[in-house]
Order: sequence, then structure tokens, then C-alpha cells
Amino acid sequence: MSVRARKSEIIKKEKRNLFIISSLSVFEEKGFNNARIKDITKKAGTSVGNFYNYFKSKEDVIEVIISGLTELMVNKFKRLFIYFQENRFPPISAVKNLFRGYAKMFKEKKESFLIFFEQMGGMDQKYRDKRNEILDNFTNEVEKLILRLIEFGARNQNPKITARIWTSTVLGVFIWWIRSDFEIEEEELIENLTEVLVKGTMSN
Amino acid sequence: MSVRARKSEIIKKEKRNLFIISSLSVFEEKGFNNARIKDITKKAGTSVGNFYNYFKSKEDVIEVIISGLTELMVNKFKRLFIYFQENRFPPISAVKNLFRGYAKMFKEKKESFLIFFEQMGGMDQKYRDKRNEILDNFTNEVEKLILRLIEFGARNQNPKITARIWTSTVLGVFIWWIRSDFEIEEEELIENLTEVLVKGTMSN
Amino acid sequence: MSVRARKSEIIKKEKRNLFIISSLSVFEEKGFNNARIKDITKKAGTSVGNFYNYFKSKEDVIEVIISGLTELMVNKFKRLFIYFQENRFPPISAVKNLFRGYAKMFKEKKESFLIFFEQMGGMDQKYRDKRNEILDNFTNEVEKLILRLIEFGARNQNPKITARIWTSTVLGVFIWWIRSDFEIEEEELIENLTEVLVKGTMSN
Amino acid sequence: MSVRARKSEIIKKEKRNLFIISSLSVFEEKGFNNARIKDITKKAGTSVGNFYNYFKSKEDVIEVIISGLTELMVNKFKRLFIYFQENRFPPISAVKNLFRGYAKMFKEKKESFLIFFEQMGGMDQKYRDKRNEILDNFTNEVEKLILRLIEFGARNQNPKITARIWTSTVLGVFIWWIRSDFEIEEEELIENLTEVLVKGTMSN
DNA sequence: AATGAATGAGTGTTCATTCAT
DNA sequence: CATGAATGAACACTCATTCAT
Repeated sequence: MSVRARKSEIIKKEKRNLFIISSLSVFEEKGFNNARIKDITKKAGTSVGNFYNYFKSKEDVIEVIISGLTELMVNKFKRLFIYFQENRFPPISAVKNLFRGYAKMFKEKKESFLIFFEQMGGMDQKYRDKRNEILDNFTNEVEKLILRLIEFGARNQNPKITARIWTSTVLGVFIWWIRSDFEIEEEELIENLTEVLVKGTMSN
Repeated sequence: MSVRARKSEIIKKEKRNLFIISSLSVFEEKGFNNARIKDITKKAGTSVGNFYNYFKSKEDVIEVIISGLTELMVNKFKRLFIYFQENRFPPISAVKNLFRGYAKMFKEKKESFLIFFEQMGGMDQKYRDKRNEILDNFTNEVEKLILRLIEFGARNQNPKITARIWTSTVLGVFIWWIRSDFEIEEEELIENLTEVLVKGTMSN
Repeated sequence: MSVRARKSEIIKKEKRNLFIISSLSVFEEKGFNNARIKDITKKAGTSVGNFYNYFKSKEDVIEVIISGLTELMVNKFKRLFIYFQENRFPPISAVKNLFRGYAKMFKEKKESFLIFFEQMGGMDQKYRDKRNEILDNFTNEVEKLILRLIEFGARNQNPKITARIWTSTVLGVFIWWIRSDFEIEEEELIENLTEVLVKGTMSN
Repeated sequence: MSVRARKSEIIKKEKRNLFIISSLSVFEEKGFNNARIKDITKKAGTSVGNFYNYFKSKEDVIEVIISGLTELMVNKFKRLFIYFQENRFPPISAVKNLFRGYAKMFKEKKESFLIFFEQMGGMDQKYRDKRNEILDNFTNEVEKLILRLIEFGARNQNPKITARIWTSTVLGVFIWWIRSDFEIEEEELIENLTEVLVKGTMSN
């Protein structure tokens, strides 16, 4: 590939990214179904037709966004969890570390998470299924964490239910945090969250 | 009002209700935006035009549904909570009773709750705001409960955060329960849920 | 079916027919690709949306028109040809009778034939193939006629070529006749056409 | 003009020609209306923008193609016909010679003729008119041939009708020959065609 | 001359809503 | 009240053409 072609390749990727960012912002504001291609391209400072030089369809963008989310929710969180498992910290501080990793991602990808949490269910059967699949997957990872806490001496309980409690809590609380524009101080949020979940799971 | 008029009044209300039930089912299946008036009326066994004898618009139905939900989430839960406050049970069993009341409602109004949780965010700015308002309202009630637990000897914590944890958990877990078609035995779910939340909140 | 339902059934069929007629006229005037749904519905005295109560798409109408043409070109002409075979007239007058039948159909379905001859090839691969299939089919029937003329004493020749000559001639001449708005007197046209084809095929 | 300028002139003409050839091929395959400039330039191994360095518009190419066709159908055929008139061969062999000239051209310009016959009618009012004008023009030439055959002793007939028969036949049969990829042996085709037309026109 | 991203007018189709019967 | 045909505004997507590089 020539220098020139490589340069244009980079510019194209940047443009594509700009469209994704504009889309996220418009989807966030109006919802996927009420977002107009014109809104997106206006925000991106270009024309309607040009959108279709980068994406096959309106669905195509949301699919790209969602596949990014899947990557995040499945792989990135999994990596954090592996790190959690490999370290021999006492539960509270280990979980705090894990949640700090979560918080970082929620902050970085706030629009994506808002879409996941608030809109994906209402888009279409297909996306609702996808969302539930991601949630289940995520909960499976959390379940391993719960099993580990049981090894650590947590009381007897149904790990599936407790895992679902953790998942709901983490998502619900962080989304609220995003929507409040990170009003509450991060460390305080994490501290409180960790204490409730870990103590709630461990104490007899 | 004559007997005849009263009778027709009742029939009218029943028809209206039939439309609401059909709408709920179609919204659940296809999502509000992809639900067609024709789908609803077909399910109700009547014609498109007739829908407009009972509702001003498609938005009108969802508004009726949502206002029912608001009533449920705000007033009904509030009544349950008052009952909780008035009784001097130890926290665990008091909260269990409260959650039994919740469970009953989630079972009875499962479609409404699915719409609230999965779709309302993706409908429109207006409904997202409404949803958040309901959530905040609900969380305010829960906060009073947390404050009460603190009176009962719970450790020092940010009651706003803990209340948000409770809200997220209750909604997330019960919605999962609905979607799983109530697979998990009710008493086990409530037991586990209560223990995690109450112990998580109380223990030092 | 009730009397009322049957009546509305009839009205619906008439409306559908009106759309087909309007479509034929607009396709004839502007060509399929440059015909606008709005042109068709305006001509039919109704609204754009209503078109879609009767047809799935723009392609759907042309498909209906073409399937009518296929019926005509294959079955109707076949029936005329069977009649030709069953009668023991001398060739000239038998063929004249056949052509009189053709002429009647060309007059009745002039718009359809114009579309077949002038536009179908330019629409799409699919329709070009369909057109050629119809033509081949028609030519196969004509070939039987030629074989029969050979039995009657026509000179030795390649019946496939001669059949193709007849087909081209009949279509080309009648389409010209349609386009000239039937300027030439029917009997003269048929007389001349028959003489050239029959004598051209028979004479040694 | 300098040597260099003349050279670049030639290159430019060649490029232009390449575009025409690519266009013909794409028009043949997809039809004028469904042919995309991108298809044409891809086939020509260049870029979309470059097309507009050689042609004003998409219509411009088809106009060039059609004007080539007009030249062919009017002037080239006319020259063949003059040659026919100037020679004192008996009709059959003179017409055969004429048709041999036709066949050569149909083989050389097959794509153009396919476009003329199959697509030009479906493009636009303007092109349909053009096509009919060319056909009429061609038929006028043929009519002179028929008049000459009448001088040679052909039976009394309407020369306009017979000319139209000849035109339809020649076009229809040769197009079929092209589409069949010249399956039938040329001399046999011409022999058969000539015999049917000449005998059909001459014999009493 | 060559490239291909950018432009935006134009089109088929959808669907909530209306209304004559 | 019930019906479903009629309405037309709205939108996703296309593609010939332009233009900066």
C-alpha cells in the first residue's frame, strides 16, 4: 500500500468513527427509532448520502455499536475478572479493584452503556435477545466470582440468584451514575457498592 | 344514568381493556415502535378504525399503560412500604414480607413491567424522562427504608447509593424472574434477595 | 360470504383493475423505470398509499401485467392454433383465420403488447429472460404450424428458422399496426401478411 | 498539432472507446436504467470521476451509442441497398448478398443491436421515438426494394406492409441469431430467410 | 488525467390516522 | 359502534454528478 493510500485509509477510519460517535449521540438523545440519518450526518458535518459510503444501513451502525459493547461486556470484563481470580487479595479489596475497572469503562463508554441499558430492549426482538444473551453471559462470569466467595467462606446460597443480584446492581448503579453525570464521587460509590454486595454475600 | 347506559358503559370499558391487553402483548413482542395498530386490533379481534373509538392515538395507549405503571410503582409500593414501617418485625422478615408483596405485583403485571424495564427507555425522550422520574420516586421511598435500617443499627453508609442498589436489584432480579417464566421458586428467590440486601446493608 | 362482503369484493377487484389500467398507461407513456407511483395513483384518482392496499410493490403490478401477457401469448394463442389444426381449410384461409384471432387480441390488449415488445427487454435481466421464454414458447407453437404446412406440400426448409420468421413478423407488424393507431385497414393487413408468409413458406 | 498532442489525442479516443465498450457490455447485462456508472468504470478499470472527463453524462454515452446505430441502420444499410440496386442479379441472389452484408454488421455490432432491439424502447419517450424513427427510415429503404421487386414481376401488394414485414423479420431473426450466439450456420439462415421473403413477395 | 469521497434531489414504501358506509 | 379503504406526510436509501486532492 502506498503512503497516500495508507493515509486515506486512516482518514476513512476516522470518518467512520465520527459517524459512530454522532450516531451514539443522536441515538442517546432521540432513541434509535426516532433518530434520523439526517440528524446523524448533520452532527457529523456531512451529507446524508455520504453516510452510506461508510455503512450499509442505519441498522449497520447500531450493529457496530452493539458488537463493540459485546466485546466490552464479554471480553474486557472477563479479563478484569481473570485478574481478580489471579490475585490473592481479601475479597473486599479485590472486588473494589474489579469495580474500579468497571467504573473506568462505564465512564469511557457511557453512551454505549446507556444504549445497552435503556434502548436495546426496545429496538427489536433481535436486539432484545442479543441484550439478554450478553447479560446472561456476563452473569455467568459473575457466578464464578460468587462461587469463589463461597470458597472464601460465604454463607450457603443460590449462586445463580446472587450473581443476578450483582449484575443488576452493577449495571443499574453505574447507569444511574452515568445519567447523574458522575455526580457522586467515584471512590465513595465503589466503596458503598462493594460493601453492600460483598458483605451481603459473605456474612452469615 | 339508565340501566342500559350503564351496561353499555361497562361493555365499553371491557373493550377498552381488551385493547390495552392486546397492546401490551404486541408491545412486548415487537416493541412499541414496531408494533402496528393492525397487530393490536387483529389480536383484539376487531378493525383498525375501531381502535380510534377508544383511544386518541397509539401514544394514548402507551400513556394509559404507563400511568397504570406509575400508580403501581408509586402508590402500591408506597402502601406496601407503609405497612412495612408500621410493623415492628425484625428487618429480615419485614423486608421479606415487602418483597412478597412486590413479587405478587410483578407476577400480576408482568407485561407492564417488561415494558417499563426493557422498552420505555427506547421509546422517546419523554418516556425516558418519565421512566427515570418513576425510578427516582421509587428510590426515594426505598431510601426511607434504608434510613430506617440505619436506625435499626445498620452501619454508616450513603443511603442514596444503597437505595439505588436496592432499586436496581429488585427491578433487575424480578424482571429476570419474569423473563425466565418464574422458573425459580418464589420463596427461594425472595429469601436470597432479602438476605443479600439486608445483610449487605446491616452488617458491619 | 354476505351480500355486502361480496359487493365490496367486486369493488376491490374493480379498483385493482383500475390500478392495472392506469399502470399500463403510465408505463406505456414513460417506461417502467420512469413511471412514478404518484403518476399511477393520480391517473387512478387516488392516493399513493392506497396503491399499496392493492399491490405489494411497483414490481408486483408489472408482474401481474406480464403474467396476463404470458397467459395470452401461451394459452390463448395455443387455443387459436388448435382451432387451426382441427379445421381442414386450405392453408391461406386457415392462416387468415388464425391471424384474425391474433389481430383481435392485439387490438384488445394493445398496451400490454407494447410493453411486451418495447419495454420488457429493458427492464431487468429477469424480465428479459421471461420475455425470451415467452417468445421461444410461442415460436414452438408456430413451428408445429410450419411442420403442418410442410405436410401440406411446402418446400423443404429449416422449420425453426421459418417459425422464427413468422413470430418476428407477426409481432413486429402488429406492434407497428398498434403504434400507427390501426391506420391500415385490418383485412388488408391480414391479407398481405398471410400471403407473404404462406406463399413464402409454401412455394417452390 | 505537435506529435505529442496528436499522440495524446489518440490515447484519449481509445479511452473514450473503452468506456463505450464497457457501457455496451453493462447496458446489455443490466439494462440502461439499472446500469451504474460504477459498473461501467469498474469494467473499464478506472474511477467514477474519470468517466466525466470523457462524457457529459450517462445519457451522453447512450446518445453516442445510438448515433452510431443510426449511422449503421441508415447509412450503412443504405449503401448496401444502393449496391443491390446497381447490380442486375436475379432477385434471390441479390437479396442474399444484401443479407450477407446485414449479417456481417449484426455480428460486428451485436451489443448495439441488442440494445436497439431490446432496450431502447424501455428507456424513455425520447429514445422510443428515436427508435421508431430509425425503424421507419429503414423501412422506407426496404420499401424501395419491394417496389423494385414489383417491377421485377412481384404480385400486386401493399408495399408499405410488405416492407414492414421484411424489416420485422430481418431484425427479429438476426437478434434471435445473436442471442443464440450464432448457433445456426450463417449461410443456412440467410438462404432460408431470403427464400421466405423473396418468394413470399414475388410468387403469385 | 485520475481518484473516490461528498453532495442532495429524488423515489418507493410505510403506517398512523381519518372517514364514508 | 364497526369496518377497512383512503390519505399523505415522513423516511431510508440510491446514485448521477461534482470537486478537492
